[in-house]
Amino acid sequence: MESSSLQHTSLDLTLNPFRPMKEEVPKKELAGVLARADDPQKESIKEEAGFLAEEFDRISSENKKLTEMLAHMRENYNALQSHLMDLESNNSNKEYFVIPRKRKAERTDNYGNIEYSYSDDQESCKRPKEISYSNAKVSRVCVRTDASNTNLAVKDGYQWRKYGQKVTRDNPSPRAYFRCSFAPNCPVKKKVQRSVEDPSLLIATYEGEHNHMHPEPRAELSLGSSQCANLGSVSSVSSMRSSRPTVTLDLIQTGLSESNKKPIEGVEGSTFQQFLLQHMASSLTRDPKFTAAIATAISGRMLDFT
DNA sequence: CGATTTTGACCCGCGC
DNA sequence: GCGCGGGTCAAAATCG
Repeated sequence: MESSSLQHTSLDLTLNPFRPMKEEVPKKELAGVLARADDPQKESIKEEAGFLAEEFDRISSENKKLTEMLAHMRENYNALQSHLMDLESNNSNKEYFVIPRKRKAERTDNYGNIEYSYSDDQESCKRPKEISYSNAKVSRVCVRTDASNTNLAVKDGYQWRKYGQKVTRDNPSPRAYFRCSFAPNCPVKKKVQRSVEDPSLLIATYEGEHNHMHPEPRAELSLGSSQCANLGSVSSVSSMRSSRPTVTLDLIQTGLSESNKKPIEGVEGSTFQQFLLQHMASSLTRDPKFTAAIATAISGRMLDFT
């Protein structure tokens, strides 16, 4: 278990959210402002100081709330990590999604989810240009996204190259075909298509295993297995549920607080939902663009304040 | 200019 | 054998 990669739940910003602001610069500045305000000719400065003090209190309480939220998230993370360890130990001897490929055996269930019931017939896989799927792992990940967004990209940290798109008979939305382009000989393929029932749900089907390390190790699903650097980790996530291997991640950009309210669908057990939520949160904090945006927003507020 | 996406054509398995 | 449908190829277009 690569637990270290999961420990980064704090925001790695240049602005330290835990800095005791009341004790440092703001207090000195306020003292200076108030001293100057003793001058009867500077009533406006006094008013301004009062306003600033009020604003400072407000920001401080906001900061306190955020700190409490982070502490709460850490607690949840620890609980989920131990839960995950239990699951890992229980499932360590099981092999998931080792499915010989036979296309016609694929069908959809009532929820638009694909149910794999491949046979052992490997004779059907004779196309010379195709990869051998005899040992290919197949997993499926459902990602919630904006229904109006026509982009079929599912960001999982790997680098994908689209090589085809097709409208299938039982689904009006097109299915996109991707190949892993990070390593030249990587056999992994990915199919992405919107769910028939829920257009806001993207269903990504992965085939095969990566023959290289994860391009962004810090962004992967670190689930502690020996395969955490490849697609097997995704399979493991999916396979934690006994009957239907579905993981749904809520990636609608309504903020983490919103995700907390309605975080994940299709996964049994609130602790597991929280685990995925935690992972998403930690992935976001590792994203340089995300942290830069947060830093910009916070520093903007700080500049307004000074 | 190299990498990626788009998209029509083609290939191949399967059912009839 | 033929047609259908899913999957792939590859040239052209687009992007950064």
